[in-house]
Amino acid sequence: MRILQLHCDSIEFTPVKKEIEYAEEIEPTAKKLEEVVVAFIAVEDGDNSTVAKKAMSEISESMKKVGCNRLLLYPYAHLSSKLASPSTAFSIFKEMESLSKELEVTRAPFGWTKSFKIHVKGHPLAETSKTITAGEKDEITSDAVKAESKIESFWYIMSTDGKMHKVNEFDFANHQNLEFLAKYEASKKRSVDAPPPHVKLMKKMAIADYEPASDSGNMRFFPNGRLIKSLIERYVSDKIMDYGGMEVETPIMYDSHHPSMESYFHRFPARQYNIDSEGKKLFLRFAACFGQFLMAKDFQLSYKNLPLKLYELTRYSFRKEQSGELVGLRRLRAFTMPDCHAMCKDMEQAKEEFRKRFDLSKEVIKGLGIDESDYEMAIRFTEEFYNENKSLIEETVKKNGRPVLVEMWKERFFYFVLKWEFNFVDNLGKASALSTDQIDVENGKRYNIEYIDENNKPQNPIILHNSPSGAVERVIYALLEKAAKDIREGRKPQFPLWLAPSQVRIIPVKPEYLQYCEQLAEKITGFEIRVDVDDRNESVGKSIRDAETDWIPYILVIGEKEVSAEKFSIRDRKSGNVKELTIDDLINEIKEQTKGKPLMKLNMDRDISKRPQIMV
RNA sequence: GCCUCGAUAGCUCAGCCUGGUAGAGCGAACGCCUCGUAAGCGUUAGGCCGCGGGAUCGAAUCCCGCUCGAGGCUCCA
Repeated sequence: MRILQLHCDSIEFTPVKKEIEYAEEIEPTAKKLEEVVVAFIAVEDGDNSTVAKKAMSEISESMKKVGCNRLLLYPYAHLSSKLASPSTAFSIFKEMESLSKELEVTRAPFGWTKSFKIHVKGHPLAETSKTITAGEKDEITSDAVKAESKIESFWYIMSTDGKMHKVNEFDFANHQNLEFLAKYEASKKRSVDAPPPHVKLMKKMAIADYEPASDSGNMRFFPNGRLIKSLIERYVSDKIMDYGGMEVETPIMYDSHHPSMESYFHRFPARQYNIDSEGKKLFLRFAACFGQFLMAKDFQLSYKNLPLKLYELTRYSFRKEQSGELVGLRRLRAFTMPDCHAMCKDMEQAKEEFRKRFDLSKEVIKGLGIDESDYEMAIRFTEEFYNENKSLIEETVKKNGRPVLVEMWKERFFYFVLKWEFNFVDNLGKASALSTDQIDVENGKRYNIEYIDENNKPQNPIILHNSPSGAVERVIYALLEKAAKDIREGRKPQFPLWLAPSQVRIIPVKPEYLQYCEQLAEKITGFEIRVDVDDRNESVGKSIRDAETDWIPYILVIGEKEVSAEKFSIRDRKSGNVKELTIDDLINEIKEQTKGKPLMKLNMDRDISKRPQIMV
């Protein structure tokens, strides 16, 4: 049971509306009490009569100290995240009400939304909180949970000239998505009434689906989805390796009782999957940090080796997000995360690296087909870091080219002093982070990562945590949400050409041209272009339609004319035109548009009659 | 955790209010058509109406419970 106890001059509350089935039957009239102790109470799972008695005796004892005899029991759910069932809670409230003979006890109605006006006295004992359990072991609340509730954020918008504006004074006229982001982050307004449109598309395009036999948020990827994922993974990995990242692979599960993990969890409790195995308490990683830090600890490092960049594509990272937060590909419990850490010798080097990685992230996001207008940047830092590094922050915001949402903390609570993200804003105005980088001043020590400096002294590095793309699944979500927007606004949806599961479809007018189509497909395949053939004996109209609904970028219809001529009529999805090109022109055009992007083979049979129908 | 909604053919859904032989489109199989840039035609197969109970002569339909799923909310306590 959680109790927040306030000694008040007065409280006035009004039941507004019944909120749950168990709401008690009362006349919803306002009630005012003066000179009263108000106990806001959340009854938790496992609470019983003993707890009720204990709570009442503790409350009455403390009321004696402040010399007050009037008590209001006020049901208040927000104090706990593991509430008892309403029926249990209600009966415990009634029990508590009846327990005390000396006190004048009033109870606020249970199950109602209530408005209230409260005036709390200012003396030292006026405000206290208690956690009461049936006995045995009291719940261990980590420092982090306590601290997190105290953390206070100050929100601003920084314009590209480095000026900070209060959020409510900023003119969002040309920055609607930034306004969405600011509202989403700074306020608690997150309610929408429809599922995001990418969910339907991810099924319809046979990319991914829920797997009921697994846990929620663990998706299955069909051939199309697997291909798109592979391409994105390859692209991001290549970019990070160009930047200097060394790719490694580390375990997906770790011992919760390893000292570094214990220290980490104590400070940053997370929702992780736990597995008991042979007496060990293992957990599934929610980031690549663990494996990479433990690896870096075992390296012998000199300052000459820094910055040291380790990279891993985690397939998967696991986070046991609350079931209600999981939606399509936006937020998953198992996700694929490119994660690149850089161990830097000091803040100067960290800042230099930070700049490079910002540029890398911008480039990667662009390469993935996400435009500047699709995302908004947020940057977060401690006040101290801001005062000492104004120019770095202002320069970064300037590079972004558009105003940025700022969150500033008075004190450092997290392990980082600076963090930024690009937030994709979807069709419902919901924001989710893609690229991100952080400057971490704490984990070098926690994981005993050391390098030897110029003076032969061991030092802990500053660590940057960068994902240039964000979770790969989330990138697909962003692309699908963009496609949904195109559909809504009357444009043809499409994937970037390099990600299209099939880039070219060849359709014979009659079966007698099928063999020619196959030869042509063979030739195009030789240039590492994904091409397939509609070998079904369907009408041309039907085949075109099916190719269009598959978002195929180029459609070739082959008949008598083509078999004997050089030029082909090619339906180009992007321009919407049918144009006359030779096959070499087409190949050149595709190669030009997919330059610098990874190449992969078709992930389904070339003949579409051989493919299973994926009906989901 | 809590709330809401949902579960009928492989898929999307109708039927439920007002109880009386299980419906459509797509997809699949088979056949006809041999076709020039977004759906050619026909035939056939395919159902424990999520599970369990109740009331009823009779339940996909009404009542109760459960399971699973989706979405939303951490608002409610």
